[in-house]
Order: sequence, then C-alpha cells, then structure tokens
Amino acid sequence: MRRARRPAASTMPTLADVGREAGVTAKTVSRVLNGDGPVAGRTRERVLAAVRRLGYRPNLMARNIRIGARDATVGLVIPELGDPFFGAVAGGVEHAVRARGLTLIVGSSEETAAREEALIATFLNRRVSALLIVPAAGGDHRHLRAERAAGLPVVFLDRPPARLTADCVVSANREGSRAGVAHLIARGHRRIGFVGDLPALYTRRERLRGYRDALAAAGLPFERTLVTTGHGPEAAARATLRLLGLREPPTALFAGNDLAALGAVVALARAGRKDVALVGFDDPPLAEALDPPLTVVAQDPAGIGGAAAELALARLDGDRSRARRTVVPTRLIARGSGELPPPG
Amino acid sequence: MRRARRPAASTMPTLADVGREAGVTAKTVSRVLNGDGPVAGRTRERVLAAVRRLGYRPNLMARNIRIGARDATVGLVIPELGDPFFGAVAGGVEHAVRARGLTLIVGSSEETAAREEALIATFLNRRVSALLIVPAAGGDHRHLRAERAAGLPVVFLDRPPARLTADCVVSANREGSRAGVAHLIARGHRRIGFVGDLPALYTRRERLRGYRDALAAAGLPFERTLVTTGHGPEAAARATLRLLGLREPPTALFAGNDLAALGAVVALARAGRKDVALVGFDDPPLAEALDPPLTVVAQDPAGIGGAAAELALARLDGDRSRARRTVVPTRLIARGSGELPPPG
DNA sequence: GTGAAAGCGCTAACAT
DNA sequence: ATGTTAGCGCTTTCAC
Repeated sequence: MRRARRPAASTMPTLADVGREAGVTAKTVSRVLNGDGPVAGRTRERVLAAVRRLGYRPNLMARNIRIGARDATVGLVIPELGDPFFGAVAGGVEHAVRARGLTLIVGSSEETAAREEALIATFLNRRVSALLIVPAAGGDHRHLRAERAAGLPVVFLDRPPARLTADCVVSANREGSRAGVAHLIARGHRRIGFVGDLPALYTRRERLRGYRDALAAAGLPFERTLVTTGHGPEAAARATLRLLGLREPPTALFAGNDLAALGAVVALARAGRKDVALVGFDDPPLAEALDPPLTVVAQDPAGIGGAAAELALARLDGDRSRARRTVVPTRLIARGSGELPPPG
Repeated sequence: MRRARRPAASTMPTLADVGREAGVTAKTVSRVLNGDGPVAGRTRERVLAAVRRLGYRPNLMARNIRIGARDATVGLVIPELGDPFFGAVAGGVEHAVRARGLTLIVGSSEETAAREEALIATFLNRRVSALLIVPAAGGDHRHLRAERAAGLPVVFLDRPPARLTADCVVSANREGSRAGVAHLIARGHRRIGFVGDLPALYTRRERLRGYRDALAAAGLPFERTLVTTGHGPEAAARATLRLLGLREPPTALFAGNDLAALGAVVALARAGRKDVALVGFDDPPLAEALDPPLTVVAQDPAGIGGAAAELALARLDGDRSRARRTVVPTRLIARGSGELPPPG
C-alpha cells in the first residue's frame, strides 16, 4: 500500500517499469538514458519508445544518492528576493549557475540572522554543491568552517562574513562613495550632507568611510551633524528635511543607497528646493528621467552575483587557493543633479 | 574506494556513523532525530551529542527517496529573475512557499520557449512538489497535462498557458488599462497614444484591449496610427517621438509597461514637452519623484506571486476543484502626470 | 526501548 | 550486448 496523499509520487514510473515495458532490465534502460555501456540499436529504440509511452522521468534524487554526488544546485541566501537590487544580484547568480547546468535555489533571510541560519541549514541538508550568502547583520558564520574545510564552496556577497575567513564579493563601496562626494566637492560644495541607512549595515559604514575620505582629501572638516541615519525612503525624506533646516545647511547631499536617494529626491521636490545638489548610490531605472536627472554611483548587482557564482564554480573545479575578496567596481554616472554649484 | 572529486560528499557522516559513535543503530538515531518511536532519555542524549560531535546533517535526498515523497521544493520558471517586476513576483512566491516549509527553486527562461521547456524538465526530474510558470511566448504546454492529471499542481502566472487548461493568476490588465485611459479621457483628452510592447506578449494585447474599451466607452474612434509597438525604453522613446511628430499628434500617452513609461518620460523630457499627459502601467520606485510625478496603473507583482503560490499549495492540500483563473486587481495612482488637460 | 532486515530508485562492478 | 548483485542513506516493518 502506498500512501494516498502523494498520488503524483506513487504513480511515477521507475526504471524497472520502463524495463518491463521494453522487455529489458532496469540497468539497460539506465544505459540507454545515460549513454554509458553499449546498447544494441534495436534495444535502444524499444527502450526509448517505452520511456515516451510511460512518460518516464529519471528521479534525480535517487540518482544523486547512488552516485554519491552532491545535489546539482547552488543555494543562495539573500535578504529579500523582491528587492530590485538583490533581485538583480540573484539574476546574475542564476545566469552563471545555469550556464554550468546547475539549478538555483533561493531563500530570503529578511535581514534576520535566525532566518539566514535556518536557510543555510536547509540548503546544507539538501547537499547543495555551493552556498552563496548575503549575510544579515548580527550573524556568526563560524559554523561554516567545517563545511568549507570539507570542500564546500561558500561565497559571501555584497557584505563580508562575520568571524570567518571565506571568499567574498563586494562593491567598491568606499571608493565609489569617495568618487561621488569628490564629484560634489569639485563643483565647489563644502558642506555636504550624508543621507545614510542604519549603521549596522556594512555598506553604510563603508560608504560613510568613502565620504570621509573625500572630505579629508579636500581638506574639509567632518561634521557629525551632517550625517544622518535611517532606513527607507520616509526616514531619508525626514533626514533630508532636517539637514535643510540646520542653521548652516548643506548645499549638497550624498544619498547612501537607492531608497535614501528616493527619499531625498522626494523631500527636495516637496520643499521646492531645486538649488540643492544630489548624488545617489545605486542606479534605479527612472534615475535618468528625473528633473534634473539623478547623478549616481552605479553598482553592478548582476556583476556581483555573477562574480560570486563564478568564484564558487572555480572552487567546485578544484581551485584550492586561499580565500579571496573580489571588489566589483562602481561607476560614477554624471547626469545633472550633481552639477549644481553651491549658491553664492 | 570513494571518488576523489567530491570530497565534501564522501566525508559527510551518515546515520550509521552517528549510531556507531553513540553505540546504537542507525534506526535509533533516526528515531531521535525524527521523534517518532520511543527512545530512552539517556540514549537520546548520547545520540544528540554524537550528532553534534560529527556535525551530522540528514540527507534530504535519501530521506525523500525512501518515503516516496516528492521533493519539498516549488519550481518557478520566470523570464528574468533580475527584472524588477519578475523579481518581485518571485519574492511573493518565495514568501508563501517558505511559510509552508517548502524551498523555492528558480530558473530564467529569457522569454524563450526552449529554455522554458528545459527548466520545466529539470524541475520535473527533481520531483518538485509544485510548478509555477510565467510562460514565454510561443510555447506549448500540452505536455503538462499528464503531470496535472497525476496530481502535480501547475499554476501559470502573469500570462495564461498555451493549449492547456490549468490554474492561472494574472493582473487585471484589461480593466487596469481601461481605467488608466479613462482617466485621461476624463481630463478631456480625445487623442491618446498607446506606447506598447511587442504584440506577441499577452499583457500587451490585453492592455491594448483595455485601451480600446475606454475609447469605445467614450465614443472615441480607434486609430491605428496612435498605436505603437516596440520592446524596451529606447524603442518606446522612438515611438513616443514618432507619435508627437504626427500631423495630428496625441495630447496624451498611455504607456503599456514600466519600460515603455521610462522611454516615454525620457523622450518627453528631451523634447521639452511638458504639455503631454502620461499614464503608465506598473509602478517603478522613482515614479513619485518624477516631475510631474507619474500617474500609473500599479500592479501587485508580489501579490501575483503570492496568489499563485497559495493556489498551488491549496492544490497540494487536496483541492481538486476545476482549474480557475485568479485576477489580481490593479490600482490607479493619480500623481499628476495624467492630470494635464489637453491644450486649447 | 532497540535492533535487523528489507527496500525506495537508481547505478557501479562484476558477471555472462 | 545484456543481466545480476550489491549498496548509496535513509525509513518501514517486524522482531525482540
């Protein structure tokens, strides 16, 4: 008796079923389908006919079990698949992985270390061939040491691992940010506001470093009052208004990510302030359609995903060199919003 | 001798290894881990200790094989994971699926029927528990009849299946489009251009129908010269310029998707035409930051993904009612770009 | 409360 | 050129 809840599973024909239908053994069918041992032309035909007749589909799980291989999948843990940035990262991973005949399995951690750990555990139990992780803040990846030692490729994306040495692919956050702020300084701005995300995020910290680098390089003072903190466009909009309300307000703003830029643009528009220069990090689709068009430090999310996947695939091919950090360049796209000189 | 190419696989401890370490049988370990049969408290402790010591991870593939269950995964075939719209759809699927303890596996068809078929075959071979498909144009889904008959939940998203009756979740394309165009007509526009994608796409055809519905309801004539065709923002920009160059140009535009809207906005800005009203389909992040803010017919991509996943899960729970079509509502968000009255 | 044997669907290693 | 046997890691069945 087979259980009733899984009709699709119990109805599926097996190799033996096909063999019976074709008048041969399961092994012969296996040979035909995997093209190893020799098979007579006529047998081959009969087998293929039986396969079609029964709608046979090889069971990959059973196959993997037998040949002792890991599952032909790559696991990706990402904060949120629906986020445009991370969606693009996932797309980059998917292309690289599929080109290699592997399948992508994804889960969203929702920026939670607990969910991230649960997803990683699930993926490891599935025996994925490689693991790609955009780590949530507050996590601890020491438990992956053993897996790495056992030869499982583990690559971190967008943010470095915590308490673990492992491969890692990140944007040129600091340098990109520096270039964006330098762009504003070159237009004569001396008071530049930083509209940033929460300090727990690696990217915010790096981009703030780049901001300070640019100020330092120009001999400008760093002022804490010009640095704001907040997650999401509404927080960024409020932060922008607060900056504009300072006794000595900034004449230009640098937005630390796409949502911060959105908040800043909206706040400036609502306040009717066309005299404030703005440079954003990340290049959302409508940036060029804004008025003025938004100058940005563009990242390459698909590039990050692709590079991470390639690195994992190289490890899978036996690359045993020590853990390396790949930095994906950013690109300053001057469109107009950063060209504004300071008033006066 | 185990093969050398898969060190991670061959090193992994098995149930038997854990049993040996704890001085019990594999079966007892299995009992502890799955909590079925009775186990003595002390044995249990010893087993759990051994599990931790060896870093044991249950092999899900082997488990599934034995219990004859399908894999605890849902397969999703999507045109492009990196596309913001489809990324959001995938995010909606992922949330619903994860809440159920299932794992998402995704592949990009790149709008190609061949790739789509290959992905479907891979997923079926993996014995996914359900199949979600955004069908590429030009495909044929008759081959899925058998799978559906065998009880496999198959749900189509965003577009209906070809030559197959199956569950399907789509946006209210026609009605949304009608509402968007009616919005323009209500502002007095009588010549409205349609900036659309390629006719092979189901969504373009439906939205064009909605456009015609709105015209007909207002007693306005349908003019073929006002309807354009082209994929991507550049094509849309060219189409927009062509419409504006007509002897009797439209006073308003309706853009059939996000990229068409982007192209139209950019073209209007470049041409310095602030006098042309515009309504778009889809609600990209910066739409509200445009000048004027973009009026749109917003879709709910995550809602589409979620609804499709829920439908599949209900089927998995035994819902055997006949195939149904779920229509996810759209929402007209009036922001300004559609408020412009026709000149004169 | 625990173990031994059998078997899920498949393939490696040897027959024949 | 094909079949037999054994076994992958796990769970079911039945014995103790």
